[in-house]
Amino acid sequence: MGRAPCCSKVGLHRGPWTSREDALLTKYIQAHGEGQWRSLPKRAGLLRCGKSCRLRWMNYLRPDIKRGNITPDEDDLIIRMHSLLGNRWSLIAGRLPGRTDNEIKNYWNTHLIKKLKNQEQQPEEKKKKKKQKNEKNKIITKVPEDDSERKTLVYLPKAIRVNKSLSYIIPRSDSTLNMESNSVKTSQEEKEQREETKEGENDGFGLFFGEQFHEDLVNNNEMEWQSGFLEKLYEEYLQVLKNEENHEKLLDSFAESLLV
DNA sequence: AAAATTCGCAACCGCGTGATG
DNA sequence: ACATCACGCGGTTGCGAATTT
Repeated sequence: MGRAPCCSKVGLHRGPWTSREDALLTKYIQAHGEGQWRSLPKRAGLLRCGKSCRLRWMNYLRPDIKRGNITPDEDDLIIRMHSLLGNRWSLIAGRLPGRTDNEIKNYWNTHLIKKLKNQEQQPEEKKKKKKQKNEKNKIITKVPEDDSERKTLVYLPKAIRVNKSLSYIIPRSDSTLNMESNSVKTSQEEKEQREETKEGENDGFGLFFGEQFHEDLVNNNEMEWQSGFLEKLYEEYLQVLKNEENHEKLLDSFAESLLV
């Protein structure tokens, strides 16, 4: 037996949202803020379940959402973040201002998988041609027998729910809705929260990133540190891969440092 | 021009987790 | 310690649009 549905489906609308429903939801949230999703539909006069309202707002109606036209930079960022974090779409979305986890997930499944497959095939074809050329010229190059099987080790951690405290370690770019909401923290509050954690226990972040980088996260504006963040992530990642003996252990710590 | 197929994306679903009583 | 609630996440589905046959 599965878990009972989040709400009674009887009499509730399903499927595509109408513009009237969108207007009701937007108006309500602008007046009262996000949250209380379960009771929101009734209070907003909507015949939808709370889950559906939340999804519609998060993925479509929020005022800061960018739609379409994923730039090459974003494209690259998604690929690189995915190689580090696996299918943690919300975490990846947090690095792309105005993008939602659903959009990134869809983009990955429809565009990037194909793109990466094509990229995989191209070197294979090149390799074949090179091999043919070498055979022709009777030049022997030493290639491991199972070279074609050898793959870059990519750590794909299990899907873990992202702790809210992450918002100050890797602040969500879209966390500053221009409306009253209890869930929106000021940068000062974020800083204070970070200080508390720092005093309490090692948050794990220092394991891979120096204090200077930590300061950069707090002081710089997001777009500035975003590229630096990725570069440093990648450097650290490569370092870990070099450390054959401990790489799994280190990667676990690394993943934890991002999530806790 | 019409039918068949593929694509892209919004929406749904089930489950894990933290909070609360 | 346990049950329940509420929320958020990732996987999957369904349908309209676009493309191909």
